[in-house]
Amino acid sequence: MSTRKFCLAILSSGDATGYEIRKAAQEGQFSHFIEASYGSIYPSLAKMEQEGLVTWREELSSGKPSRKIYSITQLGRDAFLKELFETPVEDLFRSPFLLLALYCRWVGPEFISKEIDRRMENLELKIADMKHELEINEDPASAWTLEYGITAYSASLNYLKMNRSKLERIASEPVSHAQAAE
Amino acid sequence: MSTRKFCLAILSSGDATGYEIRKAAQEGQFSHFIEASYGSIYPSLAKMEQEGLVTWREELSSGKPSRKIYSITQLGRDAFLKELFETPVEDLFRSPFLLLALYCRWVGPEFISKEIDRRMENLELKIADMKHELEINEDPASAWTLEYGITAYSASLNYLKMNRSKLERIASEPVSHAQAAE
DNA sequence: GCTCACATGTAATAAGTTACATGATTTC
DNA sequence: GAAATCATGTAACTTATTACATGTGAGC
Repeated sequence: MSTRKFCLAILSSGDATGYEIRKAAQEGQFSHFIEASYGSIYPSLAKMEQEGLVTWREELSSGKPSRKIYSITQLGRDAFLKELFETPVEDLFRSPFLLLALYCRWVGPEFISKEIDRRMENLELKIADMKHELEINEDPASAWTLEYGITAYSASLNYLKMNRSKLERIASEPVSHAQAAE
Repeated sequence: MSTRKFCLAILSSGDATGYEIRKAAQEGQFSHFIEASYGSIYPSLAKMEQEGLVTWREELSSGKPSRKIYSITQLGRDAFLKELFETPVEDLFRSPFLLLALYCRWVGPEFISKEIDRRMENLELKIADMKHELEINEDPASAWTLEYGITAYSASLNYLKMNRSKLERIASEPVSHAQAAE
C-alpha cells in the first residue's frame, strides 16, 4: 500500500511516467524515507488505472522509447487525501547495522571498523544530498522535511564519530562462554 | 530473511520460546530497530528446525500452556555468523510521517498539529524506554546501541519541538492550483 | 565499441501482515 | 466476572524483491 500512496503523492504534484516515479524514489527528496522499485511501481500504476485513480496517454517521440505519461484523476486525488488523513502507520526503522553493533564481539574489531566506515560514508552522502536539495528547492514543506532529515542523520553521524572507538574496543573483547549463554 | 536473522540472534544468547522472541521484538532493546510478529516468527522457527539450525524441547508445566523451548545448534551459530559477516543491507527508514509533512497543505494545520503531537509522544516514549533499558542493562554493546538510538531520536524530537510551528504555518497556507500542478 | 540513461514491463519467488482459532491462568 | 498475560499456531492475502526480457540514442 505504500508504493501506491507514494505514486499518488508524486502524481498529485504533476504528471509522470513510471520511470520518473521510480527515479523520484531513488534520487529525490523522497529517496530518504521511501522505498519503491520498478517491480512495485509498474504493477501499482496498472492496478490504479483499473480502479480509475489514474489515467495515461502515450507520448511517441522519435528515437526515444515511447512513454506512458500518467495523470491522477479526481478519484485518485480523493484516494490520496484519504490515505493522508488516515492515521499514518508508525515510522519504520530497521537497522541491520545496529544488530551487527549488538553482536560486534562475534565479528571482531576489523570488520566492525569497516562497517562503521561504510555507515558513516553513507550518512555523509545522504546529508550532502539533502543539503544540495535544500539549496535548489523552493517548496517550504520540502525544506522543512529535508531539515528534519539533516538533523536526524547529522546526530547519528556525530554519534558514530565520537563513539566508534568505544564500539571497536568492545568488539575486541573475546566472547566468553558465559556471555554466549547469558 | 530478517526475521530469521533476528531469531538466530536471540537464540545465540540463550534459549527462548517463539512467544519470548516476539516479546523481544516488541518490547526490548531490539524493538527499536526490528520488526517481527507471530506470523513471521513461528513459521521461521519451524523452517529453521527443518534445516537443523535450531532444535526444541517441550516444557510441560502444570497450569500454564506447554512451551516449546528453542535452542540454537552449531549449524545455527554458523549461519548467524555468516549473516553477520555478509555486508548488511542498508538501514531502512520509511516515514509516512514525513510524507504527510511534505503534503501538509493538503490536510491543514489542525491535522498536522495532531500528528506532530502523536509523533512527539511516540519519540518521548521510545527515548524513555531506551533510557530505562540503559539503566538495567549490563552489556556494553547494548549500551552503545541504546545510546545511538537515544541520540538519533532526541535529535528528531528536538527538531520537532523547535520547528513544529513552522510546519503548522506552512500547512495553513491554501493550496493553489499552480502548486498542485507544479 | 562500450557504457549510461531512457523506458516498459513480467514472472517467479519470498516475505510479511492480519485475522482467525484455541485455551488456561493470573490479576484486578 | 472481566481483562490481561501466557502460549501456539494456521490460512488467506497482500506486497515487494529479484531477475529476466528488450530496445534506442547519446556521449566518450
